[in-house]
Order: sequence, then structure tokens, then C-alpha cells
Amino acid sequence: MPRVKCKKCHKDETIIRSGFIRGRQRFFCKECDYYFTIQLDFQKRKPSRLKDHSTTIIDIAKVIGVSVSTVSRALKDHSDISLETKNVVKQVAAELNYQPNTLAQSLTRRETRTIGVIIPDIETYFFASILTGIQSIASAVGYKVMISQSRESHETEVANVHTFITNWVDGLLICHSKETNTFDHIKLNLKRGIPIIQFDRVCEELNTSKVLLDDVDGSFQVTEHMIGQGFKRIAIIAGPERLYVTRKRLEGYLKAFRKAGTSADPALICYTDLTKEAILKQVDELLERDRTIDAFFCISDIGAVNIIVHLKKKGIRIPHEIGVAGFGNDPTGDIIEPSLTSFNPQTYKCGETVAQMFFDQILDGDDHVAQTKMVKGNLIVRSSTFRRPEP
Amino acid sequence: MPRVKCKKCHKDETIIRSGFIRGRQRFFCKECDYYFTIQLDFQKRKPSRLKDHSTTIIDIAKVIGVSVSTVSRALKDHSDISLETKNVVKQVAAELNYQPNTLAQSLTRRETRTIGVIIPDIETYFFASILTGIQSIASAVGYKVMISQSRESHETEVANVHTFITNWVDGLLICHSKETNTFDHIKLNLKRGIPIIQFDRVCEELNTSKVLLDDVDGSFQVTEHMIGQGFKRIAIIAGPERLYVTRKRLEGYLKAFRKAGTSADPALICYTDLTKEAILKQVDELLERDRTIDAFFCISDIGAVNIIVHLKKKGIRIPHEIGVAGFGNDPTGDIIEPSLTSFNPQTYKCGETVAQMFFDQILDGDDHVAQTKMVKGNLIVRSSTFRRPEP
DNA sequence: AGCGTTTGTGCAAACGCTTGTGATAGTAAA
DNA sequence: TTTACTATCACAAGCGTTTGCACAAACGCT
Repeated sequence: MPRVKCKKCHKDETIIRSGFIRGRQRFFCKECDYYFTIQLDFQKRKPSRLKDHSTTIIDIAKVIGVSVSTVSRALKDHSDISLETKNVVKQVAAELNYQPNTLAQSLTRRETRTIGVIIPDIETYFFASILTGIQSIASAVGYKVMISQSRESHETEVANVHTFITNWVDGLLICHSKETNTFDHIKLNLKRGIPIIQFDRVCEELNTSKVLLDDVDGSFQVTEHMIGQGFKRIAIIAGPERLYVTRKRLEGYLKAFRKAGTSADPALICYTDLTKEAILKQVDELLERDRTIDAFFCISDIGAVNIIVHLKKKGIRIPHEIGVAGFGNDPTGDIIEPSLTSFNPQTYKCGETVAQMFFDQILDGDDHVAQTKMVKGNLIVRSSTFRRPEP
Repeated sequence: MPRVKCKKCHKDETIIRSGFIRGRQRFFCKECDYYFTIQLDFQKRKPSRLKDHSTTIIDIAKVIGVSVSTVSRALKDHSDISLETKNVVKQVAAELNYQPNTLAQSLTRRETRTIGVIIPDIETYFFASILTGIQSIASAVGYKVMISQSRESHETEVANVHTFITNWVDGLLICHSKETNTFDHIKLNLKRGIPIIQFDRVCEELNTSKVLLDDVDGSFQVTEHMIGQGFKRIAIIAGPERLYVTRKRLEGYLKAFRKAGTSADPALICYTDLTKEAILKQVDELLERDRTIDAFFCISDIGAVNIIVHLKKKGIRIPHEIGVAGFGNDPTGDIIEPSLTSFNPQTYKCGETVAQMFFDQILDGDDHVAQTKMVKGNLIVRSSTFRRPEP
């Protein structure tokens, strides 16, 4: 442990580590009973044991008595090298347990074979599932995936983009935070020619490829189904007004009413920040204001689940008195009682698609043109809205 | 798009891309109505637009007319450089929008400021939450986190370790897959001096630092609580027999019986692979075999939730006829009806602890000794076991 | 024999940054 | 005035790979 002196008594033998606070090492002086923190300086820390000199192509070259370039080429089956030499090189490489240094490779190749993914939150199933889709494709072609969470903060989103860029990711797959409504951090890097793909929550103005869930249609299907079940006064609990998915899912909702020959009541459209508290507050307000409401369509499943729990506490019977539907097919929806009707957006598939588009793009190189794909999903009808067989 | 020719008709203008299969680009020839795949060769792909020559310290040096070393030192506030020079350098750097090339830095420093985390599965809340804890600490001190999922496969776990190592992560935080019971991939790298920390599912023989949830005590608390509620024949649904958490949680379970002055019935101990199917099958078998069973303690929350759903379907009343408890405090447990009694293992805190231990270790450098920390949690009593007030 | 091709290999310059070692001043002590 | 620092900076050798180019030997043709 680095010798740190107490800020009070200046002794060092009474000091113990005591956790981290905001990236600062916290210490405790047993003598003075005094806590303090100091900025960690990883640059000045004692040089830990050198990474053992792992074998390089130089070592291999020396052993066999050829040049490094020959080794380099031999290892990647370059046609210039004779079969004989290749075999020798490969064998020696294996014996020496040679591992190419990815860093050096990236430096010379000017590409890292790494893609950066930015999602709002890894703890929600929806994003985790997309992520898994992305990783499956990426790892199949030998690409690594770096992940970071914006935690719904625009600031950290920007910071994360920045980190990825300085780490030379070959591309950026991003789903914006709810807060984000300026996109300079994207534009800048787009201009620098870094492949960027937006998914789910996208900014339409940006000239990037995009992968979308079928928000409009999904929402339409949910609403149409509810109307078909005899629900008349369906309130929609949406996200922030400017958010892409809010706009699109609202669109589908309205469309369903139009198709049914009626029109939605603007008073039943609620914008929230999709936190549990905000949603439940809105639900209560709505129910107080308007006793005719017979259904809630929340554009997030976890929100819908919370609504179900809440309504049940109030003694309201679902779906007989009030129906509830969600969007996203979160596993919880299948477990709650009554189970939740939801739109299944095929998140895993979505992740795969995003990754595929990225590889398409880098294969196309300069003559790539941005395109938008839509991942189809399917309505999952469960008990929370099911009153009678569909006509 | 790279010109690919149809394997049948050898035309190229009728070819369109059609997804990825196992890392191979799939093509479709519209003329022959024929699908085929070819191996992507990212090395030979057309060199996309060069990453625009982003500004380097060389550029800065040229502009001001000092040497690169001066610029390098100035930017990191080295004491050798005069304040005046520093200011100039920093200003020019800002004007040129200089971004240090992390790759080059890593190469010379021989460290990447990146830590690799391997978890079985990112889609389960438990791990995602640990991950978030890790990331919070890491990003606070300017470290990046690379994540990969083993998907409970030993093989991919090994592959992931390998990838991380060739990418020179500064350390490895790992939670083993259920399958894993050989640890050569860890031993090897441990010997090479790479800091490795195991968490949750650990291999005790390995001389690494470890972070554990309080499996024994947690399980003990759950069981003791159930006994206190009057449950007598409590079956435990565990994981694979060799799995660390299985052993420990079983230990706590047995301990609780001992403390109560009775002993557990070995017939009520079930090992499963923790998949939904296996668990439910065991439950059914148990119930058929032994009608006296009045409670299930599943060592995974999702398992417990599935059991609840299953029992409800069978018309069994919970907790009156049969009680159910879980482990992990998965959010679903709070939502299901009846809500699930569970042990909350403080996953976020666990993640933080793991990260802290890593930084402790690299700060200690060579004179670090492996240590084991245990993260305390707390019992959360909910309706699935609650029959009467605790004595 | 003369000449143009292959074939197989080595040289050396990048890639962008860090850092040990000097070098040159100016300044203070002797 | 000499000596001894100190402050400030430049040089250059890496870090481990990739890759354009040169070059020599071998081969096939007239």
C-alpha cells in the first residue's frame, strides 16, 4: 500500500484504506479517528510488476532467424510466404504461446475491431436483450463490444461517446438517453467519418443508419386490440413528449382510433418521465378526473406492470373494470397476475439487425448510404386486456 | 458493396446481402434464387475512408515549435514544464481539438486502463446490477469496463478470458459460468501477474481476491425465518451440486435447521440446473413423492417466481398450503402475487466492492495479498412466506 | 547467354505516445 | 570568477505490428 500520511497527525502507520468516494481513495487514521480522501494518481503509483514480457513476433523471428515481417506475414497466411516457412513460424508461435498484441495491431491498422454500444440502462431487460443480440453477431465475426450506460443522462451519454471515440472504436451503436435532444456529439463524429447507427430512440434528422422497432404499428396493434375488446376510454401513458418512441407510439395509438372511426380524447394522453412515481401519480390524477376511463396503455412494460399492481391495491379488477397493456414484452409481464398484454418488439433480433447494419456499412466503405430498417414484432395478448374473443 | 459473384451463375449484379450466419455474410442471387455464404474478410475489405488525420501531439508540437516530449509532458502537468509553456500547449491543443490516442498511450504505458468483466448473463437483473456497481466505481477513476457474457458456457468463458487478455485488460473480474469447474484459464493468467478477482461464484482454491455475497448467512436467514413461520418440511431447490453458491446456500439452510434443533431431510434437497423446466419438474416430483412438503426455498429468485406461478396454476394457496422463498431480491419478486420473500444480497454494493478491490490491488502492486470480502445483505420478508408475526 | 517473371524474404518507415537521458541556459552559492 | 544547481526543454529509443518496397535467387523463354 502506498504510504499515505494522515492529514492531521502526519503519521502513516495508522492509516487504513476505507473505500472509494467519487473516484478518490478514502483513508482513515486510526489514531486521529479522522477520515479523508486523496485523489488517486494512477500515473504515479508504484510501477507494479511488469507484465511479464509476453512473446512477440520479434521473439519468434529471433528464434527462427527470419525477419519480423516474415513472421507477421506468415502468421496471417500471406501468399508471399512459402508453405514451409509458414509452418515453422506457426509451430514456434504455438510453442512460445504467442498472443498477438491487439493494441499494436490496432495502432498500425488504424482500427480496433471494437464497436461501442451506448444504451440508457443495462438493468432493464429490453436493452440487455438488444445488447445480447449485438454481441452474438459481433463476436461471430471477431469483433469486440464495449458497452456503456448513459443512465438516461445526456451528459454521461456525451462523455461516453467521447470515451469511445478516443478509444478508437470502429463504430458506435447508440440509443439515446431520454434527456438527449441535442446531437452535436453525434454530428461531430459523423462528420469525421465514424460509422454510427442509432437504434430504438433515434434522432431522425441525423444522417445515420437507423434500426427501429415497429413503434407505430406495435402501438397500433395494441390499441386496436383493446378497442376490439370493447375498451372505449383508453388512456395512454407516454414518455417525455419529444422522445422518439413517445411520438411514434402515440401515432399508432391515434391511428387505431381513426381506423375504428372514432378519435382519441386528448385529455387521455399523458406525458411522463416514465418513472414509477410519475406514472402512478398520473394514473391517480386521471382516475380522479375522469371516472369513465376503462383502460391504460403504458408505452413501457415496467410502467404497465406498476399500474397493474397499483390498481389491484385500489381494489380495481383487471381487465373487467380497467384494462392494462404495455409495450416491450418484458418477462415480468408474463408473471404478473393478471398477465400483461404487450407488444413484443423482438429485441434480440433488433440487436442482431443493428450489428448487421454496422458490418454492412464498414464493408460498403465510402459508398455506403444510410438506411433505416424496421424490426417487426408481434402482439402478445394476455389476460390484462382479454375480455372476450376477438371478433 | 463489394462485388460478389453468385456461386451458380457467376453474375454479380443480381446479388443482394441477406443477413449474417455464424459470422459469414449471407448472399442471395435473385436470378438463381440461390442463397450462399462467404467468409467475411475484414482484412481485405476495401480500405474505407481514412480516419481523418486527427490531430496528434506532433501537430501541436509543430504549431508551437517545441518538441513532442514537451507537449506530452505539458499536457499532463509535468513539473519540468514551465507554466507559460503549459498554457500555450493546452490552448493550442484545445484549438486543434486534440484527443489523445488511447491506443498509443496504452502501448507505451503497457496498460490500458480497462478492466474486463465476465458474467454469465447480462439479461438477469442480478448480474446487470453488479455490473452497474462496477462501472460506477470504474468510471469515477477513469477506467473503462469491457463486458462479456459467458452465457453459462465454459467454452465461451475461456474464449472471453482469452480475448480480454490479448486486449491487455489491466484486470479481470469474473463470475464463473455454471458449467465451469476447471480453472486453467484463470491459473495461467494469474501466474502471468494479471490481477483477477472472482465474485459470487468463485473457485476457492484459486489464490485470487474474492467478493462473496453472504450466501451462508442469507440462506440461513431465509430458512430460519421460514421455520419461524411454522414451515416444517422445507424443500430446497438448489443449483448444480458443485456450484459454489449451491454449496454455500445449502450450508445456511442446514445450519438453520440445526439451530432450530431439528435436522433437514436429505430427501428434500434437490439439485437442478436452475432452468425453469428442471425446477418445475423437480417441484412436481417432490410434491408427488411427498405430500408433507409445506415450503420451497429456491436459491434463485426467478426460479422461486416460476414456482409460485406453477403452484398457483395447480390451485395451491401460498403461503397457507405451501410457502415459497427465493434468493436475490429480483424486482419481479416484489411484483408477483403473492410477493416473494427473498434475501437481498446488495448486488450494486457487491459490484462496487469488486471494483474497489481491483483498484486496491493495482495500487498495492507487488505486495498485494489476496483477500476475501463478504457483502452483507438483508432478508426481505414478503407475503409468500408470511403466515404470522415473527415471535 | 540474355531477359523478364516469379517467388520468398528482409529493411525500414510508420502508428502516436511516453520517458530516460542529456543539453543549455540562467541563477545562486562559494 | 568559479562551481553547483535548477529550471526548461529536446533527443531518441522504445511499445509490437503492419506494409510498401527493394532485392536476390530461381525459373522459363527466346
